[in-house]
Amino acid sequence: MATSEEVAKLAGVSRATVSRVLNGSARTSDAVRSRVHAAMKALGYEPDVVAQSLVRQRSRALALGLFEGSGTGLPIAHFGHTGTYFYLDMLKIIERETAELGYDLLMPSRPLGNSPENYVRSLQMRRVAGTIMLALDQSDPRIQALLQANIPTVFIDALGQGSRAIYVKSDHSDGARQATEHLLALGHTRIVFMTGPTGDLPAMERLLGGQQALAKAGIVPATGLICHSGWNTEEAYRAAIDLLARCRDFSAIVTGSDMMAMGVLRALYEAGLRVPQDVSVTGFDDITLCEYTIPPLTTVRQDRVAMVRGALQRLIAMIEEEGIADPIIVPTQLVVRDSTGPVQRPAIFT
Amino acid sequence: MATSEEVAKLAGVSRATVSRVLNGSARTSDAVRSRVHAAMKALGYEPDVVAQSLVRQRSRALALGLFEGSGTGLPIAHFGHTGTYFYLDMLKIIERETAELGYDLLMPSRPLGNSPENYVRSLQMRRVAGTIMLALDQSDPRIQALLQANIPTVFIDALGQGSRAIYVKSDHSDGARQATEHLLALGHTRIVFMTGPTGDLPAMERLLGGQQALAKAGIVPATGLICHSGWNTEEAYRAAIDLLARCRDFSAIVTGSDMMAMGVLRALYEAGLRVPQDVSVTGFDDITLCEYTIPPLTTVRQDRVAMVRGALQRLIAMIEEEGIADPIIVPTQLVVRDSTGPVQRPAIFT
DNA sequence: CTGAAAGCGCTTACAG
DNA sequence: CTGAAAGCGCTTACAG
Repeated sequence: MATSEEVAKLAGVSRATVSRVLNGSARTSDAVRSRVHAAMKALGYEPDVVAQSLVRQRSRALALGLFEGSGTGLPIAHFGHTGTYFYLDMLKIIERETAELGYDLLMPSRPLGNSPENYVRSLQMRRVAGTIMLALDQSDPRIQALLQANIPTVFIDALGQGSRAIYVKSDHSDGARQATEHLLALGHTRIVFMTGPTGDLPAMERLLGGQQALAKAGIVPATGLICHSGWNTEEAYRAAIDLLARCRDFSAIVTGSDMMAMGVLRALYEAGLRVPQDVSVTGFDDITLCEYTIPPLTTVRQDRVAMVRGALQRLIAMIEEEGIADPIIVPTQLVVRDSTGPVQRPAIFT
Repeated sequence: MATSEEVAKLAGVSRATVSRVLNGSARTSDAVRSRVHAAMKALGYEPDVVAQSLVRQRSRALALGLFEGSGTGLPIAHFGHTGTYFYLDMLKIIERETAELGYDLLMPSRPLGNSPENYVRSLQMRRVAGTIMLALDQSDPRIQALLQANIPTVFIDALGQGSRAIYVKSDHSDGARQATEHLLALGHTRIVFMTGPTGDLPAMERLLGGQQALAKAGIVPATGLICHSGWNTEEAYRAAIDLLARCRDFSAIVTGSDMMAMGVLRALYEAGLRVPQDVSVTGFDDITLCEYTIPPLTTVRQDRVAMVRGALQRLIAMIEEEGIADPIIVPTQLVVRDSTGPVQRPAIFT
């Protein structure tokens, strides 16, 4: 593994010049430049990323964090729980786009003591250029710590703004509004809302969007038709079982996510209810699986690529100190498949 | 952000001593040690990870790679394609376990020129301590490059052994054997094998395991009953459609993965065939979703935690130069749910 | 047990 | 345009 010193020697120049050629930071004569390039190629030279990070006091890496109520703070720690398959899609895009921008993605090992301060310090000590937070729980104390720490940070699906922090999110409430209006147009009036944990921004906004659509249609939102669940399939399945035991006076269920909808679909199936003939169901996210559920799921698409690109653009701008821009609210769009249909009877169960 | 220099000054010792106390590398007097600790606490000192990596010529980070036939080499790049939800589970566990061991997880940005040599060099220049390769395509040239490069490497689900490389994998063929014998015990004899890309080790081994079980039962494996598909739901769905158009003389389908099974389930549903009354279906992996498919899926469980722990144990041993151990073959286990049942008629379709 | 010194591989003012 | 020198924040022989 050749060093810049060896390149310099071979090219007959100083290490400073090698560095300049490498970084194109300063004007160098054509002759010198090509000599250096030749030497680099001959030696198979590649700069030592660690040394660069040390002297520049900044690495070319972005830290990735995923917050969950659980507070483990471990990025992917909860992804197995089906609740977060959507964020997997996000992760995939984040990985691709950051690589394209020439940044590494770093998932730091958690330091001793899980305090927000320690979290921030560990990021600082790794000299990360910036941080991407796929945040769920709005009350996570690390959000505040990050805001104050002045590390360039972009939050996805959580609110957070500071001198070096901004957020990006989907237009959740509009998406839920679209789904609800779609059902209203099909004649549904008794609509259940199965919401994710309302401490999470997306859950709260989706719930509100749906309720507003109802209100706009002159329907008094019935609290009895709101039921709570975790984000994952398991909990939604159980919530649906409970719901069916408690009340059957509805013809549609708006769920907080596709994975939740899958649990609902299964509970309905077990109860002998047909979708959409007996009950219409909508999801949220539009994960790939939606096309293969039985029946294929009507849902709200989130534009993951736009979210990630927007987030990264904002983040890089903050890193490069080009100043802070506005938050980004990415539009959402209803995708109609086969899990929704016209209401058959005003109230099918009684 | 305090440096070791400031800690040294406050404690009235040299930086060398601070370093010794920090790393517990050498004997220090109790008095000095507690003075240094006090100073560190007072200053909120945390060592600069980058500087440590430079001087030690090694960082405390593990690179993560996921190979795919596509050759992009980007870790999570293909995860959105439903084929790899299983590896998401793996990723989650890897993240947790590496964090517990005090290692960061690094997904390096791809360097200019996608050659295997460049890939290896980029890992070297990042001074990663080791590399975890969630590898699918056995023919990926980077496997060879890694083998020669002498970077401690553990392959998961791909073969690779060298002076500093080893592999860990599930007992795929035994899992497929269990699934097939389960079907044989239920009276099935006309069994379709829908395999993933046979260039991938898991696909090949699973296919072979199933065929061997058949042979052992005295059934001549019919090549007409083998059909090929990609790992994901979409391709399996299409493969199943094709299969049904071509041949209906079977009573069970052994698929290469749970996500594939979901596509098959859907194709069967559309064709008006009931599972398991008309056709039995098995998956492989046992992802969480298996409990919520319609019907819940009989599958083969892979012990992800054992795989990851084993892989990490081997990797750390190579990093610490404790020598190389044997590969690990993790046992698999059949999980019977509702997608398999007794054959109704010897050959239900004719 | 502890300190002074050298060094990890780079970059960046400062001169020229 | 280019080089000599200092320095990023640590660790580790080498003495004592």
